[in-house]
Amino acid sequence: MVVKSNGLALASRRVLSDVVTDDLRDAILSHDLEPGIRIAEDGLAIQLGVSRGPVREALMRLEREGLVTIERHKGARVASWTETDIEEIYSMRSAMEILAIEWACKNATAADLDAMEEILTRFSKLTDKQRTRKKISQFDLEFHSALFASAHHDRLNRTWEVLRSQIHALLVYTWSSDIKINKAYLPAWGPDHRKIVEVIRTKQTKKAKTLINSHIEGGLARISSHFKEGPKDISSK
Amino acid sequence: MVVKSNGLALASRRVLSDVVTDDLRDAILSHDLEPGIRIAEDGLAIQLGVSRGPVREALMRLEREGLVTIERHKGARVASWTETDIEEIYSMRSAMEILAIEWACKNATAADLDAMEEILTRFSKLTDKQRTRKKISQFDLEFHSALFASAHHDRLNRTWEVLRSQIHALLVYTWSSDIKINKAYLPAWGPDHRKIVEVIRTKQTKKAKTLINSHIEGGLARISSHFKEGPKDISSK
DNA sequence: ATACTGTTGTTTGTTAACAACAATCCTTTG
DNA sequence: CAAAGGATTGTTGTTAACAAACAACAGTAT
Repeated sequence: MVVKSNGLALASRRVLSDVVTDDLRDAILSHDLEPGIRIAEDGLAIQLGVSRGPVREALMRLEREGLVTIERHKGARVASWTETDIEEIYSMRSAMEILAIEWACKNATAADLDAMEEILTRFSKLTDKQRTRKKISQFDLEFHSALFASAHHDRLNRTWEVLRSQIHALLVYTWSSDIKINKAYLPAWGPDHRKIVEVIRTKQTKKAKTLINSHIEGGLARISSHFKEGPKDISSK
Repeated sequence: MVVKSNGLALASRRVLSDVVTDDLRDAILSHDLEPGIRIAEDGLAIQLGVSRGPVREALMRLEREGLVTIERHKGARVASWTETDIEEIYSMRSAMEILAIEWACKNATAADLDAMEEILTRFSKLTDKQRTRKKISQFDLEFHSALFASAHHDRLNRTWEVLRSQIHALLVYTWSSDIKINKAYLPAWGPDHRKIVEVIRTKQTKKAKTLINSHIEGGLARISSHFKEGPKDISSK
């Protein structure tokens, strides 16, 4: 099959395996493909109208992101989540964010700080109705991505990309369970993050580290409480 | 080309892309392929007597390990190292090892502790002549791998695998420069690591964290001093 | 009924050929 | 002579067909 520009021209040289990767990631994160479900290379290839090559590559990349698991000669499955995964992911996240804010205090440029502020500004303009769980999570991930970017630490950012996908997947999972969100958390979102920008700007490294640590701990507590009331493992087999 | 069992039967189901990955990794870590050098898929494929598929897969895996860099439509190069890379790698390592020892204090089994001890015992039996820089580094990586394993934290271990490869590559690079090793470090290797096992056994988490931190800092200082006297970047283009 | 074995079907692993892209060199033109 | 442009060459991206591994099942012997 020839690459067809479906409607809009592809701006950058996006290669087929990129498209498949993004499509598949979206499908997983939007919960179109449920955790535990089997993904056959050929099936997906036919469905997307491409050959198995790019699909194979996409699956490998998503395995690295932790969104799918691959077993030799047995194929790929959408990753499923247990409480252990939450502990692992959040302990990694905590360590990574501390490192990130440390480097951000040293390396953040004015543009980096502006980028973070801009996200907060956009959030502040949302009406209460617009502040859905999903929306908040999106802003949250976006903000923290900006934080990691401001650290200017390539390897750290690559690790964050992986974590980000997994955290996203976890959040999607908690959305699907209809436990009501902790209302006390909503109004604090803006101020909490604004404080973080502030300590980075003033380069209070020590304070920054403790601040981000408790920030992440709070996130863990929230997601963890949601999770414990749901099933332990969403994969059937 | 058909898979030929070269001499001995392959114990586990090793697939062709695994073989290529390992071969290529060895070639890079043994400095057969120098940093910055170009790797063409076809060339390597012909050289190894396989098709481009497995080679492509191997390159992708090694990119994730940080041993090669891939640019779209431009192919792969063996990664080259600068002082920035050292800072990045060691700051990551520090954060990861602290997390590892924290989890090890909680999760290490008797078998885990034995495994670490066993490595130290093997090292103690080496004669002074055998304690080359290369040998010491191998033992060091092995010990720290055992430490990470004892944390029983899958994601942490996957991150360590990546770091391990990169540290290995860095060490190889410092070996190739003929700066003489810090003699004071040699006799301390055994006792230093034994202390680490001890704090894990006695679950002194707090003490363990500070201990491992200074341990890694020491490693950074050593490698860093070696590096600064050599060229900043080993890649020519 | 149960354990074993051969068979069949499905899926992944591998290959070789084709298409698209990037870099280089050479030609053409100002 | 320099710069723009176009063919050329080498490399990566993609495809489709083939080979090998696994899983499920049926049939047979005990």
